[in-house]
Amino acid sequence: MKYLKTFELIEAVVRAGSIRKAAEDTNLTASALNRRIQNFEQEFGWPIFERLPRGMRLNPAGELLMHHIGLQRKDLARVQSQVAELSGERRGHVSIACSQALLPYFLPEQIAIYRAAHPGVTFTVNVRDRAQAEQDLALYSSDLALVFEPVHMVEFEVLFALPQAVYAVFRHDGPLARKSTMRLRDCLDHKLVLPAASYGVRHLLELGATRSGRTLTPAIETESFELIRHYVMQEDAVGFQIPIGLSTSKQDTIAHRALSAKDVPFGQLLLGQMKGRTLPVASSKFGQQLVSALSQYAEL
Amino acid sequence: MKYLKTFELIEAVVRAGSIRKAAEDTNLTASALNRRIQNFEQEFGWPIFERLPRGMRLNPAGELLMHHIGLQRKDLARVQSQVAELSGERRGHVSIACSQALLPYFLPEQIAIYRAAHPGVTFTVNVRDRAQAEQDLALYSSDLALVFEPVHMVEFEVLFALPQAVYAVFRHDGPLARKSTMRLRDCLDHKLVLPAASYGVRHLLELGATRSGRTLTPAIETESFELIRHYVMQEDAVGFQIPIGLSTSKQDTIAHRALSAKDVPFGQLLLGQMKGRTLPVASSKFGQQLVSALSQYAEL
DNA sequence: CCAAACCGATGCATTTTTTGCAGCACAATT
DNA sequence: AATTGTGCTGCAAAAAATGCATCGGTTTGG
Repeated sequence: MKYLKTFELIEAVVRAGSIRKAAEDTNLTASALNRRIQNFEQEFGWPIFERLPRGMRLNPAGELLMHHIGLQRKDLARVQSQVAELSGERRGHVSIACSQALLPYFLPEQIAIYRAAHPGVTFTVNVRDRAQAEQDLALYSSDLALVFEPVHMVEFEVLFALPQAVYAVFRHDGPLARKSTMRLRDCLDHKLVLPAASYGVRHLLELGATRSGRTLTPAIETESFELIRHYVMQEDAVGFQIPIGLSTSKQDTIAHRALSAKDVPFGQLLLGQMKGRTLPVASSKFGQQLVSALSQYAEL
Repeated sequence: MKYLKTFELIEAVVRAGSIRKAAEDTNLTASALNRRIQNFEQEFGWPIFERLPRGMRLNPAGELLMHHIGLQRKDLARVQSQVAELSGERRGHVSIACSQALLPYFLPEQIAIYRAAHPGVTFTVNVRDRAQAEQDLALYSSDLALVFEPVHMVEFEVLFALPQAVYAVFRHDGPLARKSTMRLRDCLDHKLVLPAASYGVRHLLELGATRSGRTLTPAIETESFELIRHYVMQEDAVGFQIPIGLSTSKQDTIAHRALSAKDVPFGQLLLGQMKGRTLPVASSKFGQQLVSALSQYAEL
């Protein structure tokens, strides 16, 4: 709630005891924070802090104001809770068709976040390749689809698009791990573990290979992304995946690095729904949450 | 209260029934208002309006929100009232030394505004010329001084400075009224009604006259600005005054126009207090109100 | 059945506001 | 006496709000 930001800053100053310390906590500069406090006092009509040689302390007017802020926040939360109840956000069912890449990390986390706030909502997660996912939407057997590089795109309304490079996946102690930049040709010298032809990652790789006049001869071809990720630990092989399906932990024994955009073009991870359809409340709200999470992801 | 602005806009839309109509009421464009509503709904998490072909209507979530807004405003008013009570803004006494020019319009209005909010506060208005006013501050017999072109300025802490041109004052049906621009030499052809030498306006006029090699020979010299304003109706004479002491009503039989800055320099109307002194609460608050009123005046 | 009127929404250039940076004066501590 | 920490402020850069022109859609009036 942006209009409550000033109140949060005031509380931060109260907690920290000085503007400069509060500025660090709130990721602002002391001058910006100082001016917000001053502007607020100006609007409010009275200083709410005592300026001491060692920092700031609430004066009696400030104490009264803090109490008001508490009440206000509490009442706002009550209103939002009532609205959520009223609108059905907290009941109902979400069905989503998604690519395998979302299964290990992204989707479980997002579902957990939603269900923590709304325990009454149930989920169906359908694992589909890019063609099947769109069919699911058309048949109304899924409300949302989160897929990499869909094919048809008719009747598919894009809610959010996240560009994703193709990443090479390999042993953290293998020869590839020592290279600083990752070119496609470096990978082709190794055993290849590739997804089947129906998957977007494979399609992008084929594009890249053709462009440089090479052909892809996989040692293993599979429909399971999980197999790809884990097989590379067995022999000195290289697999491929998009980053949203990869662990960000540095401790992992599986390493990964983006392929140069010069070799393999970026693909798009698309969140979408059936064009023109009004989704059930729970699905719509979960969709909004995904948009928010994905756009945060995009900024990294 | 700026952070409540969005709520006011929402209420305007509720009242007007459509964004375009509300935009006119609130001096905004429809697009800006539309976006504020949309942004708020985004933050709030839910639409609060139904979009109808003929405009906007609150939905149930919006009704709940409006109720919350009402409560919040009421509680804020309560807090501000408590603070005002606590700090003594509503009791006590204000003493102010001021130039005659403030007597007819500006000061009566400002005092009335303050007393409407705080009936318990009493006022002493001391009419002083610019030298006497500063002496009043030094002797602590006035808390504030509002004077034109003070002389000494030591121990005088300026709270606000408002530049004021010297205006010529004359019959609305006299010969001067027909001139489009007002030069000092035009006035000198007429009978002059001048303030005594101790006043700032007279000082600025003498400066201007000397600069153009003329001398001022008043038909009437007086300490009363009221006499000056009214005498010009008796014969075809011209008086001088600063605009804050003149009626803005077009109906008046007394006309006035600014002297060209090329002839007579601008003077400064200064609001000030004794340097370093902490004023009684009521005087300090009234001073803030004057600063606000004067700066509004300055924008015209 | 079409044209006009009115609605909310949106892309883009502009204006206004907010923020960060560097530095000030002042007080307390070392 | 030197150092540290405080709030505050001028100025330039970054971010947000606003205005303008315009779109697509629905109702109203002829």
